[in-house]
Amino acid sequence: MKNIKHQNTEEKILDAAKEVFTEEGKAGAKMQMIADRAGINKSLLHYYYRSKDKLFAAVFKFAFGKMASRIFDIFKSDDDFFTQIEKFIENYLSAIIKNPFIPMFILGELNKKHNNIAAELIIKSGVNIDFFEDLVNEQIKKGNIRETNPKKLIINILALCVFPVIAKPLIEPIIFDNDKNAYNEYIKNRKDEITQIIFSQIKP
Amino acid sequence: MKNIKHQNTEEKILDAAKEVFTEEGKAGAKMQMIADRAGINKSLLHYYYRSKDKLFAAVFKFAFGKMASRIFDIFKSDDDFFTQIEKFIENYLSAIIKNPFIPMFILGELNKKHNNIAAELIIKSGVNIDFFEDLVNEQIKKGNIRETNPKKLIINILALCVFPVIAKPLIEPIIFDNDKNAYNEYIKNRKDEITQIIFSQIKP
DNA sequence: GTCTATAAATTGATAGAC
DNA sequence: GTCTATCAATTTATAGAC
Repeated sequence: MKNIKHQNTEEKILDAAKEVFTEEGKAGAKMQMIADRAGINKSLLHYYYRSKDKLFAAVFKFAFGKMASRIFDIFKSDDDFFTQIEKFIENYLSAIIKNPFIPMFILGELNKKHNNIAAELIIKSGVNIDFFEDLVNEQIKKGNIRETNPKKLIINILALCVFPVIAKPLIEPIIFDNDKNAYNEYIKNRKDEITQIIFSQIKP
Repeated sequence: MKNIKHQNTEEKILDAAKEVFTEEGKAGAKMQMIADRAGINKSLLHYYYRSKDKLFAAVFKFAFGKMASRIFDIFKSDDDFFTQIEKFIENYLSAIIKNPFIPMFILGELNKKHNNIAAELIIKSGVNIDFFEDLVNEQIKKGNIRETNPKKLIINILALCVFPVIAKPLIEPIIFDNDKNAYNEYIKNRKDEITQIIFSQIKP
């Protein structure tokens, strides 16, 4: 339930900040925009979050958590490995499509020269892929999949999921001749396409 | 020859602007930073480029040209199609690695809500993939490659090339445990990996 | 908690001397 | 062409009334 009436001001601010920061980037986002979008006074931003940096940190932490935390949970299910992969692609892709600005926001801020805040939050997050690596190696040993580098595998999956969404402003005009429907149709079929590519890489 | 002494002030400014804009984004880049980096006075920026918007436009045009113009020229060579694909991946990948900030810069600016300048420049650029599409369809007809959607094919190639570079600040710490050498080694072998994946998709 | 008013610093841009 | 000085607007942040 997302569009429920906001309970308190702090929530209103955070929701507005999520929108503005992800749409405009840290430098492009202005405190006034966030206040306007939240329907409150600018001073209240500082009352709840002492500074723009702190508000940004809260938003970045949320955004990164949204895309990174627990995405590997699917690999702890009872499904066979191929079903797990398929479900992972499905879940991740739909998360990106539902929040198309978030991946761009995360990558954009992390690539800024002077943004230690974002980089520090990544380290603190403690996200790691150990479980996934163990799982893949186990599947190889069992003979379920071909010899496969787990690191390379996960990067390829993420690349094929993320790029078509963050590159939409390039793909829609150049590849699909500004045909919005053609792009949407392409994205709709993307899950099956990625699954097929990945399976062809790992199936014995 | 890149590190040759700058001839004139206009070039110095543009070179500095390229660096600062691509590293910090349009909103994060400040005219003072650019002046400092160029070793000149802030006023001179306005003397040569009337406004920040105009300077940004010049940089964006250059950056987009660097990554988009003539990248399809390789498909006009006499090589057989598989060699063309391999060379394309090699060229594109090395262009990205040599200019790792540029793809992020282009995508970042295009994804900003209120950046008409960048979006307009894309349209004006006139880049299109017609030639590549014709070529792929011809190869299918000849039976050289499997039934393949050219649009999907080119997006997959670009995704596999671009993502590992723009996601470096995420991949190096999380996937490679902050091992810089491991990441570099991964990138070094990337061309062969992508080529293999793409070939497995199109070879009969 | 929420607002108005205002400070303090930053920043894009211009005027004018040389 | 290049610089200094300065303006005008923006923007983060705080003080203080209610």
